[in-house]
Amino acid sequence: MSAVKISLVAVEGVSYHFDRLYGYLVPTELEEDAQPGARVVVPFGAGNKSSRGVIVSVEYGNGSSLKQLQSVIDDTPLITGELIELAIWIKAQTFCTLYDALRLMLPAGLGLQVTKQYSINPLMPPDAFGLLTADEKRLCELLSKKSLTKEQLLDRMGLNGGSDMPEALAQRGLLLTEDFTKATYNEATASMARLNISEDMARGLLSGVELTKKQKSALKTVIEADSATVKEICYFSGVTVSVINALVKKGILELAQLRIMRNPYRDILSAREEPPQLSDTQQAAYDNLLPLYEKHAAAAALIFGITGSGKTQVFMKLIERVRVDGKGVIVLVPEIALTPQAVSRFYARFGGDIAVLHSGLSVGERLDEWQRIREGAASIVVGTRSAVFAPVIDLGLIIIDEEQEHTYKSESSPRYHARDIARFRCAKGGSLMVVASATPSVESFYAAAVGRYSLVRLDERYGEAVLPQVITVDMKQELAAGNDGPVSERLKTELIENMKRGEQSILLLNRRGYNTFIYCTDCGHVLACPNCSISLTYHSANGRLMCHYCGYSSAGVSACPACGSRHMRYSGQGTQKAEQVLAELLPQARILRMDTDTTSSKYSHEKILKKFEEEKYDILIGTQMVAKGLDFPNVTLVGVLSADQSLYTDDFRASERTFSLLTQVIGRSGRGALRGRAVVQTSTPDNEVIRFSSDQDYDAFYGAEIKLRSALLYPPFCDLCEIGFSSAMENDVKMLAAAFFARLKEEILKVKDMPIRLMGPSPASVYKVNGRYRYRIIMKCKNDKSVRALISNLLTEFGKSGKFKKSAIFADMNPLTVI
DNA sequence: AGCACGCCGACT
DNA sequence: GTCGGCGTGCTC
Repeated sequence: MSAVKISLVAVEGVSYHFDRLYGYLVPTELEEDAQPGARVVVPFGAGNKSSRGVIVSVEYGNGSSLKQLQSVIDDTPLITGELIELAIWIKAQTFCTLYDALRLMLPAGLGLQVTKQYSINPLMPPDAFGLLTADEKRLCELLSKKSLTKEQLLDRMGLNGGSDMPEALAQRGLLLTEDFTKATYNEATASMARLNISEDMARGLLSGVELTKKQKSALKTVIEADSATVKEICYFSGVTVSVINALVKKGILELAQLRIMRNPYRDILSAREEPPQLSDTQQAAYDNLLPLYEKHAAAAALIFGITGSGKTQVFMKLIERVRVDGKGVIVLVPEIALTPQAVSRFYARFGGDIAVLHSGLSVGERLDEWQRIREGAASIVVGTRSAVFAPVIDLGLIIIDEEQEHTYKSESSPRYHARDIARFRCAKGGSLMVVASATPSVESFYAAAVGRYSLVRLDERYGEAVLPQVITVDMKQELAAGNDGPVSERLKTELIENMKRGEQSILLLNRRGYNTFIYCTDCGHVLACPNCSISLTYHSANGRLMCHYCGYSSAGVSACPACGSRHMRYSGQGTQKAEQVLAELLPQARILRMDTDTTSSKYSHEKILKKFEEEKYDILIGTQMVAKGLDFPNVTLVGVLSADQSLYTDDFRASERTFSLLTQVIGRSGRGALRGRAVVQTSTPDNEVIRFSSDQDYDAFYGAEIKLRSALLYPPFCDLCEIGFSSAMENDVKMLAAAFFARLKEEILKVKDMPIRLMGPSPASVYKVNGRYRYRIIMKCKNDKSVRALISNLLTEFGKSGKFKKSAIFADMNPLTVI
């Protein structure tokens, strides 16, 4: 018997514990297209459900017991061999399914939907029709003209989605089913809601009895807003989408899809910029990087460049050099919205050779960019985390800017870090990885210190700018002096001073909302989210209490829900409250607030910054987004309202994060010709992290931190693996975590000399989120093959055992934040 | 996550 | 005898 072609396929939708390659026979008519990297549709499982998959490899052999490929979607494979290899590595590293890893290599939104269509079975026995009910006869009549999907059928029959009549008839052999694959258009749009009736009629409904309380509340918001996105309406009226859907069904509202995406950087295409002359320091940095690139072997470098040192110019010169060889480049930035200036500069320098990849593009645009990269029409990719998978031809260089940013680590499966992916691709391709930051992650700086990365320092500010003068204010003394507000006397004085001079100020308060803590002064009851173990935050913009974890909201209360007392105390200050206090303190100041509540629609972020840049405002107050990457020469004062809050958490990275945030925001001050000041408010002025960031002294910070990490055994001196458990049943998750822990311990003891320390199992720092209870185990280990195999085997074991079917387990190697 | 297979009770 | 309950195990 001759050998037949067999494709080995990674199938979508399989759980981790039975994820492997499945072999499928390739029918002769598909033989040409069935190549590794092509997407396919295969029958899977006992029900032969049509499932998507990707061919990982092909072989020839005896495939008599195999099922057949249903169809091949791409006539040229979408995923190259290099990226297939990467996907296999990601599965091993992050404990995801192979298909989930492969999906990273495809542009988002390149979807495909498999739908079932029903048609009349022409071989239906002639007497069968007479036995049907009236409804069933009507259904067959509908199908006599053309085949329909279940949804279309039930809709035309006026039945609800729960009916299984089509399936039942198919089972009895009266109907045939056929699977259809069609491309999906999950075009990224914002759903806008507007009135479908006259405003007068709508107002009438508000006082009538036809609508429920929630529907009235949502309708009122729409009337007032004229038109708003569904998301905004939900925020302001405190309802969920279902209420809006109900109003749509009643014909009161209508929804319109508004395409919000565009590429705002294209406009700059015409304004090409000539490369500026590098400063001596920049040139020296370039001279250090060049030989690393030119040896065309895997290499890694850390550019440690203080804010304002002009790293970007060094990148661009290096990119120019790489292009001479006809090689490709990937530049990663933490968040496109935060770096519009940098992206514009890349466009200005390299024009149409740039492709931009980020979530703000429409599906069509993203596909176009992806196609241009694959064909080699664009050889320089600028993008966020997922751009590290771009199908760049002959990759020569990957740059990761602000490499310490947490956005480079995926928080959902596959839980990869872009830096690890970059390192893998560079190692395989013999290319150079450059990570850069003013406040590098401790891991990267350590890698440079021990020589795994080449260290390139850029520690001179470009131009004349000098470091700001930092004033630390002790908020304990401030309180003792009778000031319990968010703004100290000193900061107030400085703000007034700045306004007099016509200069601008930025204030950082890393907490959204108005009051962050509401409790009863009689019984001590704290208002908490019913779904999460998190206290509710009062938002003045909509007068509601909101949960920042799950989006739950309820109306503000004046009486305690526990004891009925009317002595509720609203305390804890967020950005909304600080904005109001400032307005009272400095009535003549023009204040702008920026946080996720004011930037919920795309690009409003840019609009806010533009407004501020044009100097229509004196003070910009906001959460950490005011600290990142922006360059306003007229800002000469930065205020940190509470430097402590990110410092005292139980995360071992708290110091690192705080140092980075404080250093960045302080660095916003005095970027132009004017000398800057920074006021840092803290109740622990002696804390060394606050001192180091006030001095903008990374080396001192690193020196102290690396000693701690070594003494307490934390990364980079070990790897940390978090194993998380969640379930809606509190008891289940407790048992599961304990059982897993016991098995883990047992397995570790079996192996000689496995250096592992286990911590836990313990409740997650936020115990309940979205109605699910969470536990965790932390392993200090070495991320090697045997440890990964151990974890993988246990995940499989517990997945199979069915005992904890309603609970979920995940493993996260080196998480940036521990749950 | 589905879906079939299989082993036990209630009912025709 | 047979229908259907859901525990168990498999998915090319």
